[in-house]
Amino acid sequence: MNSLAEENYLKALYKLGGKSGDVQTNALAEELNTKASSVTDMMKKLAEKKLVNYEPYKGVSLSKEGFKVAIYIVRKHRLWEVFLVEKLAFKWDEVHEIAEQLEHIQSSELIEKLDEFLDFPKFDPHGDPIPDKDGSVYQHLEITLSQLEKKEKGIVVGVKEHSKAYLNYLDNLNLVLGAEVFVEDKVEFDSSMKVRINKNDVATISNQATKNLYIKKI
Amino acid sequence: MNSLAEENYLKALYKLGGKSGDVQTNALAEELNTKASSVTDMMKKLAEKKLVNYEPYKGVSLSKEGFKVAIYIVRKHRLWEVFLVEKLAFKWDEVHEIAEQLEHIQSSELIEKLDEFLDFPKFDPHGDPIPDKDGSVYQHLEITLSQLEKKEKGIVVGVKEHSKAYLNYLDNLNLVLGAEVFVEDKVEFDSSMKVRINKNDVATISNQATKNLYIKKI
DNA sequence: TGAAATATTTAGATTCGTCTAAAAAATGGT
DNA sequence: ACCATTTTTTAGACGAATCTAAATATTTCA
Ligand SMILES: [Mn+2]
Ligand SMILES: [Mn+2]
Ligand SMILES: [Mn+2]
Ligand SMILES: [Mn+2]
Repeated sequence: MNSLAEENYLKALYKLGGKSGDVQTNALAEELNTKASSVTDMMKKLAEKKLVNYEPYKGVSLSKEGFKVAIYIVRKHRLWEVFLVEKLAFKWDEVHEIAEQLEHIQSSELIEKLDEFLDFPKFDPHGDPIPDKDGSVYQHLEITLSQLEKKEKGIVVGVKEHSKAYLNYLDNLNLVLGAEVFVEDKVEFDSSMKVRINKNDVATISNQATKNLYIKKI
Repeated sequence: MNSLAEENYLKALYKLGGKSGDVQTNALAEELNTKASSVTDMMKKLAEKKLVNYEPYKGVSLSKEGFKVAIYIVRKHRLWEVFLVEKLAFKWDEVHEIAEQLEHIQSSELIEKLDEFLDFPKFDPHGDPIPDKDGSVYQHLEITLSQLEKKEKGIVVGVKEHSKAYLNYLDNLNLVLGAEVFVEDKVEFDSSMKVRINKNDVATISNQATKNLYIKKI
């Protein structure tokens, strides 16, 4: 089996590079709050185990096998998040840290049964797609709120950024999954938007916030 | 916080010595599948952290604080076992290894919510009492099946031994929690018993098996 | 009471994952 | 093409948790 550290590197590699993208040593170090030299060491080990394609100075990417491992960890993470929100009544801004731990529990029987218990959910509490057993993942095709034009309407279907601060902010605006948004106005100067939420109040939302919200246009 | 290894040592200390009993280095090494020298090292570290009372060559026991940590891990282990059996439909012989992992997840919020979700169970799937939030544990006062006399009757309330092999064996005999036992006969020679189970078949059960089954006499 | 057996601790090494500091390779501008 | 900056790797060390082998303490019992 892979160690906890190895799993976290693979997951970060997936987050930064996806299925095939090359990831730089420094980017990975940043993502994992570690040092570049540690990353180099680990890349050698993972290359040894055939989980990554690594050429010194050229960056690194997941191998087919490494991708499978990474996507399975993501599957576990997201299923546990659904459990925490749907069954244990956690808020969507409280579950990530706990899921970071639960995603490393080793038992495929457990995950299959959890999946069934949750009624085979397709998305996690942040709108992120849950990879299926074979590792297929639906990819967000949606645009972000920042891409909506004036007078256009949409439904909130996901968030890009998962920080507690951001999720809290959205909660306060009622910008939760399923909320309806209508662009009253776009401000040229700072790219902020005036958005009517659920046919009620209009809020002014910064570009920083609008570009992290996935929208399905309607 | 305490590391995974530290938590496992504390839990083993609780299992072997309970609230105050002195535990020997070798016994702990045996329980944890490690070497005596490793135990000595760890005892020094835990003594440093005031989690155990340790005097070289004299054995070791949990401190008040160490006991609290240990009992909390046991609480988590047993609550997760209830979850696995009650909600995910695992069998009682399949849950221990998974709970060994889940018991180390760090989040008191999680455990409180899990407890509530499970409706505050008092016993785990093996009949072991679940410590409450303040660390109080009901202690098995029950006798074992081996202590029942001829023609006495009782209800199965727990198991001492948790191996898959033993639990499977009990399953096959229908000797699950709540089953009624009636001692038809005791064999002097090897201390085995002939036991009628749920007013149906009579099975011959070895002393090895009867002394690991908790019974409430009726 | 004094071996002998048993239990425990110490000494020294190993693996994993990390770090800092220094060396080397790649990149980019003039 | 050269030098400066940035990026990456190497070298060497460290803490945690483990091990083996040797030393030491305790117990047992003839
Ligand atoms: Mn998450
Ligand atoms: Mn999520
Ligand atoms: Mn168990
Ligand atoms: Mn149990």
